[in-house]
Amino acid sequence: MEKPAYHHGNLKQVLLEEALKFIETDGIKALSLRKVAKQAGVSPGAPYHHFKNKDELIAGLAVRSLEKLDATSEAAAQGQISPQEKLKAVGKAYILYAVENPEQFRLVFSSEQSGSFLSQPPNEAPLFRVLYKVIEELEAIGLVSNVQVAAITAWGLVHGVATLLIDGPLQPMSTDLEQVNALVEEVTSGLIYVQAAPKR
Amino acid sequence: MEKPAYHHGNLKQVLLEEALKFIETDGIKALSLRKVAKQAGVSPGAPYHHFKNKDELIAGLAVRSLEKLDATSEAAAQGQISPQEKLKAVGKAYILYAVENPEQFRLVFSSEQSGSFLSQPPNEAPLFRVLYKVIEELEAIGLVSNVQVAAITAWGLVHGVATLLIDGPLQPMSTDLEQVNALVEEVTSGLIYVQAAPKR
DNA sequence: TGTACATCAGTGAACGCGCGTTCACTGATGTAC
DNA sequence: TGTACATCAGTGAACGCGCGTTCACTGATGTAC
Repeated sequence: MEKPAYHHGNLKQVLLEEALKFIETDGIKALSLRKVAKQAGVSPGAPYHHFKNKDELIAGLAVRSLEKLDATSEAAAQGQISPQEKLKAVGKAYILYAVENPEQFRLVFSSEQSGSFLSQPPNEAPLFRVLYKVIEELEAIGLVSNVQVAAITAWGLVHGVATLLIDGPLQPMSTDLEQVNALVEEVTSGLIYVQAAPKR
Repeated sequence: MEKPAYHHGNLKQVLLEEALKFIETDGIKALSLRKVAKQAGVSPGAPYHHFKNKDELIAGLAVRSLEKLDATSEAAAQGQISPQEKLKAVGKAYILYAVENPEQFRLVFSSEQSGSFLSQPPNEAPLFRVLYKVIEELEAIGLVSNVQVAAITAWGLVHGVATLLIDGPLQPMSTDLEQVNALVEEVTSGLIYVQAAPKR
């Protein structure tokens, strides 16, 4: 760490981690490649051996965050048996992830990136995939008629509450985890009824 | 417009309008005071007679956008008679505003700003106020038990769908207004059932 | 096991750029008498 | 109505800054024989 090490061996990972730290501390606007390089103990040119440019590093970060959020939701669903419980668990996991990692959550949905990730069919697209499967289970037991609409509605509710908590008027509440939990509990309890509705 | 006009008379408004145009074209990241000044036909120093700095101009823009969104929602509610119809109308107006003015919508909820605007009580806070009143009407006729939770749920759903449409995986759909309208129709139809749920 | 050499992943100086903001100035407008 | 003067709202040159990115370079690593 003292002398210039011409082969760091692990630099790409370190750069991604340091970049994430910056974003989480000061927001994405404050991110600069130079600062990241410096923090990693490396010269300003070094990152260019691992990323084409700044945007590519950010994109890498967004992908990682998306995967984490997706995995968290998936795990939450698998921890439950009935589809009703699964739905609730996914909703809770999603909102809590957002509250606990607001900058990562924003990153995932920052408009440069996100348009791409539902170009895939609904049972393959990250995030949507998890929810979609649960809603299909609800359909199978007659609690949902229109899977597409129900999935979008459920996702919308959960996503909206998450967003209001981190970027909106509910922000002040988001520092009080107990209060957040209570709210999330209430909202996700209602989730199942949203699905029951459009039986026309 | 040819000679230097030492008293423009209307510069503040013009600056705000030009700034908004830039944001709507290229996003907020591309906004610079110098470009705005140039577009307004004025020297780089001129804006400083009207705004303390760049952030203050942006804040001004956010306030204006918030007021427009608020007024739009309010008007939508007043166009209807039954609280059920009001709720649906507000939801539609909200989502459509977001789809039609995505950058303004983002501006309102950009995290620098928005924490502030629910420091006020719920029947005074912009946006929330409109929704809150409608939900109270629903409570009065027995369709809602917990006003607070119902209001947050309803807002969450509508806000989430709006966000998914402009920044998320539903983005591709947002260019097709007909499709958007169909979705909004479906989702806001479900809205009323969300409220009926938490009667415990 | 040793040597020649290609490739990889660093260095650090340098580039140009656009930005926010300041400042001394100036001309137009409004006000007091 | 005219004059003196304060204030207002522009100008445009200049400041320093941090940034993304490039480039010639260098030392370490991996590979072929």
